[in-house]
Amino acid sequence: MDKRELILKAALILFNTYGFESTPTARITKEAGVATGTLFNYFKSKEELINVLYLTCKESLTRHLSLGLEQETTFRSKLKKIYINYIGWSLDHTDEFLFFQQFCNASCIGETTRKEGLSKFNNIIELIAEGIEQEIIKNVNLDYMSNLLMSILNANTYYFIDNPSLAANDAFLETSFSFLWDSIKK
Amino acid sequence: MDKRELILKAALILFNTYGFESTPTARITKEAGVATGTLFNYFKSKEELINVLYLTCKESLTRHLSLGLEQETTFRSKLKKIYINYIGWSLDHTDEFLFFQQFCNASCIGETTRKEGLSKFNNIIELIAEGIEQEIIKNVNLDYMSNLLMSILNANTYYFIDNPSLAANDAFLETSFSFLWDSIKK
DNA sequence: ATGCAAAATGACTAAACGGTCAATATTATT
DNA sequence: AATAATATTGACCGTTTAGTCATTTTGCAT
Repeated sequence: MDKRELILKAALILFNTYGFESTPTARITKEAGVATGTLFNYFKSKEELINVLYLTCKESLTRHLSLGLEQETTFRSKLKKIYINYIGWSLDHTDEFLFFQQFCNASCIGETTRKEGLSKFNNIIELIAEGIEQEIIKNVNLDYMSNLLMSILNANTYYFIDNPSLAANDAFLETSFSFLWDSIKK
Repeated sequence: MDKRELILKAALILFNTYGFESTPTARITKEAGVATGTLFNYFKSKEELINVLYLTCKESLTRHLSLGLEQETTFRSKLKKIYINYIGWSLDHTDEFLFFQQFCNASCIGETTRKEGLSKFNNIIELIAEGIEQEIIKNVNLDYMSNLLMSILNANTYYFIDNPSLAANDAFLETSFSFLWDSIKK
């Protein structure tokens, strides 16, 4: 297997478990089964490594979020599709989801990386803006609405990760979505 | 001023800004204006320092949450009182609130400390349980409901911290509370 | 087989860290 | 004023860290 991939995979799990500063590069390379120097052949520094990891995760997530979105017709069904996609991706990529939660606001992630990551959510922000304009959801500041949505979404996702069997339960999926929808609908 | 207090105060801000691992004890003592050894006279280790900080913050918060709660009669008004108290405390103790958000799940906080901290929320959890029993709010798992509530509460609090002038606006306070209430009410 | 470029290695280094402790300063007691 | 008790200090130490680089191994073209 590609040694770069092995390093990224080991780093993902170790960063999740011990945090960025408490994970020595020597530990990462040991876990990946490569020499200490190899990490620095592929990444300029430990910081570059975690930034690459961050963007890789975010790309994987955003790619999945829009899947099948064009088939939905109403605002609610579009939002629910994104909701289902988000939870589905998180269950399939638990380590990536948890990494993301832990490091999305960490100072080891550079400002450039963070901005690049945020831009990938633009189409979803636009959808929310439409919902406000069409008076389907409450009329508040777009930033406020986005952050609130993400908070509820993440809270629900954590619950599905702790109880993965529930994800196959359409009734509970709808119930959990109702917490989000009832909160924002007009 | 008490040197112990100076150390706690400096640590709070530095941990917020740079994180636990990226804040050398030497930096804390320098900022506090005391010698490096002084920190270890008051705290056995850097870890004990952050655990004390955690419990201090949590105590201050929970003391304020129940203020005036006995005067409220309905479930909704009780919850709103807690809501207002939480946001009020967070605005008055922004550093403590942010510290809390960053470190409530961090591994540097010991299991004992975390459990001690959680127990302080017991009366609020009980209130939520009553709301479920009395069929005022949706009937779901108590843990799920608690986590969801905290998520919405924190999302709203962040917004008030970014826009402190809104906290004096009763209409917006009610609007923001409606995001929480509409989400959970039956 | 041979030569060669690219990839991988791990012993090594300079810097930074948490924590110690003997010495010093401050405060309280008589 | 003398003494004892307590609080404070910062030079110092052993350990750990990210990152380097001369050397070795690998894979491929001829």
